[in-house]
Amino acid sequence: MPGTLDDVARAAGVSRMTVSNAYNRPEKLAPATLERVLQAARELGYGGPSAVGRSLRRGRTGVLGLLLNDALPYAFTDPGAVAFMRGLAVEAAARDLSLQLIAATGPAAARAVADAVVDAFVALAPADDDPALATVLARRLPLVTAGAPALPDVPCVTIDNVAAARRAAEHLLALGHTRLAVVTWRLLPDGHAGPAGLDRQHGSAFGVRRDRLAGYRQAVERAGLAWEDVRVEERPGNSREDGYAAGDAVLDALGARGPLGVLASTDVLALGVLQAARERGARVPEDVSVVGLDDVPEAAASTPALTTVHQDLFAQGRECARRAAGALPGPVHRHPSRLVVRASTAPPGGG
Amino acid sequence: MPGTLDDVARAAGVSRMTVSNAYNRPEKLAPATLERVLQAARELGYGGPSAVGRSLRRGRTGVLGLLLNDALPYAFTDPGAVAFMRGLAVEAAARDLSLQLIAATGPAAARAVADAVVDAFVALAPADDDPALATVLARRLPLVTAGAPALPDVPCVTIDNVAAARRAAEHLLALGHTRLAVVTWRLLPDGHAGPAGLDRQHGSAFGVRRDRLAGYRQAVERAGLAWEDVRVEERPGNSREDGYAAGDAVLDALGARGPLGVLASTDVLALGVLQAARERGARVPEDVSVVGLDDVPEAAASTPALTTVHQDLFAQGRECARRAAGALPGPVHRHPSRLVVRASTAPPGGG
DNA sequence: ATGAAAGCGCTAACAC
DNA sequence: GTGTTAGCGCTTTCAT
Repeated sequence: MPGTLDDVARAAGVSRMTVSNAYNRPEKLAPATLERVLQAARELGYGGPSAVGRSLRRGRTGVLGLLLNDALPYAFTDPGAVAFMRGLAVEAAARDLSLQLIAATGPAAARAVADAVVDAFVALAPADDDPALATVLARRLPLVTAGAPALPDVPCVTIDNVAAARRAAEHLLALGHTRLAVVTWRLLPDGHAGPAGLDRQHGSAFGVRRDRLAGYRQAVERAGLAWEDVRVEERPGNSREDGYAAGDAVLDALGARGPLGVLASTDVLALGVLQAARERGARVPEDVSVVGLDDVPEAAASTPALTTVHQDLFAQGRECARRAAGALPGPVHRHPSRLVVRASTAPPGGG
Repeated sequence: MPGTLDDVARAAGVSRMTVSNAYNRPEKLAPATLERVLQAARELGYGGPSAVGRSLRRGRTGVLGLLLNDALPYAFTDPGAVAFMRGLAVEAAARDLSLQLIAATGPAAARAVADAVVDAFVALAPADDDPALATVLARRLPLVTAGAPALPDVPCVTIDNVAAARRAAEHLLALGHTRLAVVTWRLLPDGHAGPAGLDRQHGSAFGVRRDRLAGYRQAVERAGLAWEDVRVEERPGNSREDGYAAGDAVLDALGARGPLGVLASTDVLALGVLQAARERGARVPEDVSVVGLDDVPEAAASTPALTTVHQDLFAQGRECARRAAGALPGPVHRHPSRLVVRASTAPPGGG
């Protein structure tokens, strides 16, 4: 411990305030005094005013907090999350803020959120009932959510996930697909991997995923098909591996009986499905058509290139940071999304 | 502002300590008291103990700080940095730490570093003379650097960049290349784009890049060639675009006169060079051989797949976090690196 | 140009 | 179980 302002003050024979000023407003000090103070600090090994003391006194921290709905490393695995954080980073940098990543899930989350020394929070795709949000609100800190409106009266930046998913499904239906399967990421936090019934679909607290399922369902039912006939394959994570496993399961169950259309609720899962299809020798898009959602950079570069619904997560990150840092209220802002047809979809059988 | 412990204490007719305990050790309170306190808090809209007050009192923050040597958004652009941060995140999560990203460059950097409320710092590829490091040391906080030993007695996790670069160059030389060019990222912070002379090469404060140039040079001279004949093309950033522009410049100057070997000091730059070559119709590897350094995930997926020198930035991130969080001293730890031959290199002319 | 007073909000240690 | 004491390290305001 390098000591305190008082220690330096004593050693330099000045008041604590003078030492404080030496660091904060050196030009206000007589050059001789300044030098004496700095000299004393050097001799004591004093490292400058404590950051926490300063924050306490000033009432601000210069930090923007990002609440992650997953383990910390996941944020760096998901290209969508990376794009979003890059957007946050741009606006944080413009305001000289640092960016703090906080796991808002797991046993230590409550403490981490309660103890986070930040000026404002952005929550990325929180669950509806995420207790971290209540904590943030109780702390009276600005909060913006991204992905889905979790709480009334909390500003939210997102797309219309229902419409985006509907658009994906409509694309497959318009191509003539009637045999469909859905691949989705964790609906309930119980690690389930396998088909998800209506109970899970409706019971999910994850707004984004629930909305996407709802969108798929709308399109399916409007086309006169039965939602119950659509297998909804759930995996606990959003990784290529999860997508691969889900694709395998779906193709095991349905692939042999003719062309299949797969609705993957994220591009990352879709990329895994593509790989599963490829490795078992199914032709994409002739035997298996796959449509993703998000349009992450990898989607355009995959083989075949992934048909998907585009959203701009970078722009959403920027807006979240701007609104959180400015404590700008305002309602849900839905960014646009649009279908991007590439090579992973075609009429059933390639016809 | 939601008020303080004292406000709640007054309202509940108890002492401040009791309110504190209601939040920190509820089991130690008589249920009736607890309820009365919580009720008072609710009525006052008290949001729980202040995070800053707590940090001040406790003397710890639960945060690991990452010092970035660039603007904040860059960290999310560079796949190497992302892998490194993922490693940090794994170990941070294991210790219930949050991860704070701090721009240690630019006008506001000094304040940001001095005011960062963290328990320890990791600095990613800092410049030798980075003033942020001195600040950290003055604050007596644990510090680990990654990428290059910047300061004596500061633990450092890295690879032997000289050896790694030498290996890349030796590969090209062994294939028979005698016409070589180097593409490197910012050597001096002046935005220069173009050929870099020996002055810039030696004057660079960026250890990683200087070491890599030194490694290339060693191999070249050991092969009996003159380093002066090797064009060193510098770009201010480490992006595909920078690599593209550098590749273009190099090919403009040297490409027409026969097969060329390009030493790109990062994979990201190499990927840009590959694209530049492709777009001007040069055949890779026949007309232009390209070798990168880092082995980011994209390197294996490019067309043609990139020959490069592998290092495990994820593992280095983990070790940095472990050592910073544990305040583990110890000297420079050099992780291994190894040449990975893929399809972007061949003997000159493809022979 | 320098200093004194007055907290910012909290908790460890120890009484009661 | 609950309260008292004694700070954690700093800066704003106002005086001198």
